Order: sequence, then C-alpha cells, then structure tokens
Amino acid sequence: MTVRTRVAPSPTGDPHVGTAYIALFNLCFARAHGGQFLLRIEDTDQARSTAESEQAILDSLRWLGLDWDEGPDVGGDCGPYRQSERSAIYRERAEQLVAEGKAFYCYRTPEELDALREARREAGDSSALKPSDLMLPEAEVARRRDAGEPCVIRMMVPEEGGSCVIDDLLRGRIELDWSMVDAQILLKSDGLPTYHLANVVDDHLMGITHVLRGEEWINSAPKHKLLYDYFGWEMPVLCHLPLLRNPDKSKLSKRKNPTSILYYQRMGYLPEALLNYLGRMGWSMPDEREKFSLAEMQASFDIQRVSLGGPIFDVEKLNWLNGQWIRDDLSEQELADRLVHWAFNREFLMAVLPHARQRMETLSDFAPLAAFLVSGVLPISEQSFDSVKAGREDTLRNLQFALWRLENQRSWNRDSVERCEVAGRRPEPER
RNA sequence: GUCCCCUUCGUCUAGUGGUCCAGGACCCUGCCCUUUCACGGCAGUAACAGGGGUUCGAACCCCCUAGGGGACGCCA
Repeated sequence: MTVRTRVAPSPTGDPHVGTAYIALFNLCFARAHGGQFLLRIEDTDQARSTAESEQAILDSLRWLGLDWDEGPDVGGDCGPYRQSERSAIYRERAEQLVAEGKAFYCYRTPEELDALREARREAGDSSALKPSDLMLPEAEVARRRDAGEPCVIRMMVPEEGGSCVIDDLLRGRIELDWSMVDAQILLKSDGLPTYHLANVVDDHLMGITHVLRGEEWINSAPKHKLLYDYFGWEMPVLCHLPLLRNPDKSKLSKRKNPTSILYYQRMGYLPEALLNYLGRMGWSMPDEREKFSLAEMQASFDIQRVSLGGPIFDVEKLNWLNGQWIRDDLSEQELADRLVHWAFNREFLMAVLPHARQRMETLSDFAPLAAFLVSGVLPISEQSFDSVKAGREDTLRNLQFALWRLENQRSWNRDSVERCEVAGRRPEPER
C-alpha cells in the first residue's frame, strides 16, 4: 500500500506557519515511506474563503520548498482538489446517509439552537446535543419544509453513553465518551459540507492513508470514525501532532505573535531556515544536529521521534538558525542573489523612492532611509521615516513589528501598542 | 463547567529500566581572538512538576494530585 498524506489548508487569511508545520510533517512522513503528498484546499466556508488567500498559501508553501504531488494547481487523478468544486459529491454522500437512516434533515433555527445550548448550560448539563434533542415533530418538520425554511443535514450519533476508542500513531489508545459527540451538521444550509463530512469523504476518495493533523482535532475524531463506519470505509491512520504555542503557551495566534509566512519572508528569513526551525519543533534528528535541510529531514524522518509537548515558537533560535544558514550555506554570490531577489531590486527601489526623495539632500541620505526599506516593512508609512530620521534606529525592530500589523489591518492589541510607544509613536488603526 | 491531550534547564530538545549526581542547542555571563562590533573558540549558570507504587534498580512503567493546553460552532 502506498502511503499518501495531505495538508488541507483553509484559505481564510494569511498563510499560517502552522499550516507549513503540518505540511512539513506530512510531506516528510510520505517521502520517508516512498509515498505521495497532496495539497487540498478546504474552502467550504463561503464567507471567509478567498482566492487571494488560496494563492498566497500556495505561493508560501512553494517558497518554503514544500512541493506536493497532487493539488489544485498541479492536478492529479483524484481531483478536483478544491472542495468548493466538489459540492455535488458531498451532497450525494450526505443524502445517501439520510436514506440509510444515518443522518437526518434538521430545520432548527440558530435561535432555537442557542436556546437549547443555553438551557443545558444553566442546567449544568455538559453533554452534547443529540438527534433526539433536535428532532421536531413530524408535522412541524412538514410545515417548515413546505414553508421553504432552510435546513441542514446532521449525522445520527449514539444517544447512550459508552466510549469510542481512537488509535493514535503517537498517543496510542484514546478513549472518548459518546456523550460528548453531538449530532454534527454535515451539510450546511448553503448546501456546502462542514469540515467533518468533506474531510472524511475526500480523504477516502483521495486514498489518504495517514492523517497527520493538529491535536485540536482529537475531540472530533469519534465523529470521523463514525462517518467512516457509516460509509463502510477504512479509516486512515490518525496521528495528532502537538500545537505550536505562543510564548505564554496558548495556541499560536496572530494576536500574540507574527504567524504569517509572509511576515517571515518580508523580514528576510531564508525559507531553508524557517523550514529547518519548524522541523525542530517537536522533532529531532537522530544525531541531534540542529541544522538540516528538508532533504535531510525527509531522509531521516521517523514519526516516532516526535515529542508531544507543545513547542513554543521562539524567534531567538530561529534568528540564530537563520544566521547559520546565511553564513554556512550560501556563497557570497548566492547571498548577493538572495538579497537582490529579496529587496535590492529596482521594483523595491521604486516603491520607496517617492517617500525618501523629499527627505534627501544628498544621495547618501538615502542609506538610512533605505535601511528601513530593507528591514522588513512595506509599504512604508510616512511616520516610520520620521522615526528613522529622528535617530530611533535602535527601536527599529519594535517598530517593524507594530507597523507590520498596521499595514496588514491587523487588530492591534496592548502588546503592539506598548511596542509602538517604545518607538515613540502611538499607533492608530489605519484605513 | 465537562471531556481529552500534555509535563526534562527560561526556550528547543536528547533520553524508551542500569552506561544520567541527566547530554546538546538557543538565550545569558565570563575569558580568548580582534583597531571596533559581530563571527568563531573555550568555559560557566540552569531541568527530570509533586506524591505514592512496581522493581535489585526509574527521567523512563502504573496510580493519584497539581499545572499547562485543547475541544465543546450552519469555522476549519
């Protein structure tokens, strides 16, 4: 049996380092077993998915060197690889389950659901909403259906307690109680599937043999197992990887850390170094060497060397590693090429020149102004130039961080405000 | 709150019952190199969450407690 793995990002924002992290491990696992690695776009959230985000994800993963054998842009035998183009498949499967009594149409409104959940919470009942809690009388269903009210398809789940056993490649046997598993929506009222349905159907149809995903998914594994059973399909081997963390140990989030791959790209990290760093998160080479390439990681990859404690994404070691790559692996010629490609090119110069020009008296004045250009932020704001001119270069890094957020319309939190104040400037949300 | 996962230096980790009074790396400190700053070299500080077992022997196996995290959506 050929090993097949996948990464399945949702194109709802900037390309996330967590996506690259999961992709890296899936790629290495597949390659180490002589298998294939797929990319699938999970764009079933109509409200949040965008084509720009999808493109940015594809570009970023490729920039890192994470290449896939099959995907929306390269094709393959199991396409389409974009879930929004597979809606008929999911609908058919959902209706099949309804016909077999393994799912049901549900006409409950969001308001009713809120009320039901609220009532449970007040009663101190923490169990999940079951089919019997959600089903309406026959007549009421008919009335809502005839009135053309929106409906969803939910899966049947065991009403009684008892436990569901999940086997995890790293964690072994995990027992979860059915009482926590709700009658999950499979097909939303907009006709598109939820993650759970689409994921199971696609993983089966695409011949995925091993699912390496974040540990945030452990609790929904019973739903997935149940769906595989309903369909009579063999479930892939599950392996839940530790979550990348903020310095405060919470799940890595953009409110507390730069999580966008674009940020690291813009700040001048080498893709090799970033990938190397991600590979050190929860994993180690058999000989404990710190610096290694993707090819080396693939060659030595052993999933059993993953450690389960959630690693903190700490930029200091990434900085050191990046320095190692710059010094040890790039000839001067190559370094020059990287710099030119990164920022020392005419396009970049033309972007900064309009801002710099009025501030220049001699050509050499451009140097300190351009220092800002090549230190990671584009487009450049007027204030940032004044700050540099006022001799605040020492605060440049903090300023970069804050500006990066502003330029990208990030919600700014207390942390970034503090950083900006250090830089002598209080940020205002722009646009 | 309920359920699940996790727990070795501040951080990333090695360690799968004896070779560990726990090794490497980042950070930090000191020294050397150097016209400066780096780089590089050398040295140092610093950890098995706590308590019970099992065993001749436990960082490693089991249980309890504590702490951290995650999940509880018509988001993934």
